[in-house]
Amino acid sequence: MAEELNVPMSQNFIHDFIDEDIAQGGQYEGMTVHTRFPPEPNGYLHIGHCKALNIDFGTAEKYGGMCNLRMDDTNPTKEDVEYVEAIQEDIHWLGFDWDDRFYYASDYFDKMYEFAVELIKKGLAYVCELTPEQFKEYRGDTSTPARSPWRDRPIEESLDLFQRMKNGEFPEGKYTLRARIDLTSGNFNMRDPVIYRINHAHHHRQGDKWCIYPMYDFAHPLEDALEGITHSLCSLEFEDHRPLYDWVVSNVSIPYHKPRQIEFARLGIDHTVMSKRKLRKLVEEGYVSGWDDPRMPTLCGLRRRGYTPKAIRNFCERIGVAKSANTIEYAFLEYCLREDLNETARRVMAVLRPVRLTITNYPEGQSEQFEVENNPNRPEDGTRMVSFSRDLWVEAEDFMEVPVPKYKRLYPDGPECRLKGAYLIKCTGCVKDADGNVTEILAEYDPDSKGGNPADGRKVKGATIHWVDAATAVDAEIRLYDNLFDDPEPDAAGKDFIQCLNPHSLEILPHAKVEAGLESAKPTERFQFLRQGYFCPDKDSTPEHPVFNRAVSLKDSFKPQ
RNA sequence: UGGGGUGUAGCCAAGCGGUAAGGCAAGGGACUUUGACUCCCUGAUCGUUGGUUCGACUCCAACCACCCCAGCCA
Repeated sequence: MAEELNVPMSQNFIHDFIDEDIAQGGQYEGMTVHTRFPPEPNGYLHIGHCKALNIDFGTAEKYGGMCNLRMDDTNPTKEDVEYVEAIQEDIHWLGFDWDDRFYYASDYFDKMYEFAVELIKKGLAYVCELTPEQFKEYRGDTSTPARSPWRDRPIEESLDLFQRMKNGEFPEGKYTLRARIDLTSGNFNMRDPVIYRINHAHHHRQGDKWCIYPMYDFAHPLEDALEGITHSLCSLEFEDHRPLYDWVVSNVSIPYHKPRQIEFARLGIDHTVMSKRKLRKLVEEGYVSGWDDPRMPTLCGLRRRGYTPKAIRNFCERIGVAKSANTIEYAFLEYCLREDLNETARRVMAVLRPVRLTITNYPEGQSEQFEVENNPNRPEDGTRMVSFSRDLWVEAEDFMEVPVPKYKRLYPDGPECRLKGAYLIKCTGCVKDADGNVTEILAEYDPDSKGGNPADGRKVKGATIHWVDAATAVDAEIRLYDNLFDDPEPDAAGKDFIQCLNPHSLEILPHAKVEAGLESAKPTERFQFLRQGYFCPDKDSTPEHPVFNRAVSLKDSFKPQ
């Protein structure tokens, strides 16, 4: 459920506008700031929505106001209940809460119908019977005004036709209801826009009650006004719609003053597919395992990959709110995650690409336990016991038969290294198979360095290495996820975006070795495999076959030279 | 060549006439039982050109670039 994340919102240009509104009084006199988050339930929420969520809920909170959650379900052919449930779950996961202010645009259909009738009666709307093709042709262009042969249809006639449209007497496309505004406007949204269309579709919530549905431009301002929204925050592409938004609220007898629409730039992240249409294609055509595939930028995908609500929220807050188009580097999202995980994730040893390490001077058959802290940054997280013996697993990359410059891990006659929490060792050589592959690393330990502390207090030149006792290690599968999408401009290359998907977005390491105990880790737990990155158990992990997904790798792995 | 927007370092982003905040990335250094973390140090004259002013990123003009809009989608 909603956890307390405490991510305060800093001042941005939207707040400047609101401050002005409050200072001027007028229609906002005595009002508390009221916003709304209005997703269309036709897909899952992705990180781009989180920016909007943060702005909508964050702004309301900053002003001690409220934010409604509203399903903008005015187009039945694209929407489904599966999505409304998933949307609510994801928002709660992020820690935002709408209390009892959960609404459906479709619940206002009766009222919207009445408002439409009112417009007709005022001579501000009329039933048009242009075919879609004619409609397009009559719309005009930048230098030609639109033509609308039906805009002077008698009010009584429009009233009658509109009612019959509602009654289902006509096929789709036969008639539309249009607002009578301005056929010469440079803003095409004002050239007598369609505000109601016939659609004989089953609505996920209203069933077959309606066969005419209001268009976004007519419905949205009414929804906002009806709910008492003071500030309707949306993305930049609706700037052109604002005049129409204002026209609707001011020409209808709505028992409320006008909500104000303010637009901001939507979020863009490099190498990340953010289009709902494309994400749906990936899911529906089976390119990913589902909306929650860890490679997806969806909230459920990020969650499964190991992202935390706090990291995502911090990210959304820090990128700022402005009107200029922006593309945030993915590295910034990862920074926000590392920051949170570094504080909260349990440290645990694991090797992703295991190679045997034998401590040749350690007695065969002997074993001992060492106490290791769970998180050096948080002593209160306690310690755990890890077993140690002559035969261990270490990371393949922690050994180089011929070291590159500045390499300070294991290599024959190399520097003394520390096995984290156990002993100091020196590499003495390795064993190779017929093909020349290293199958075993050999080393000798210093018995007087228990816990990794040399008796004489000497400095250790080599690095600290993570390891797992071969006798107690648990076999696990590690999945390394990379960005799903890798081409910033697929269309320019003349390729379908599917052809641009990063083929290396998923790498499975089936033979990893992890510390005993991790096989029962829960999907809500997050670990840092020392120097390997941050991991989270997958939802289909079992005690017999633990599976871990990587949230993000650590910043600096060793770079030779 | 219509309408609506935007242009400050590689990426975000403050600035609201008084002489360019901050974060990420990058590079250098210190520290370290994670080559992580942490800690230091390093970068811009503000799309261009004119103008107003003692003084402009901030005001004015022109120009340039990029984004959005011609669904009976949202």
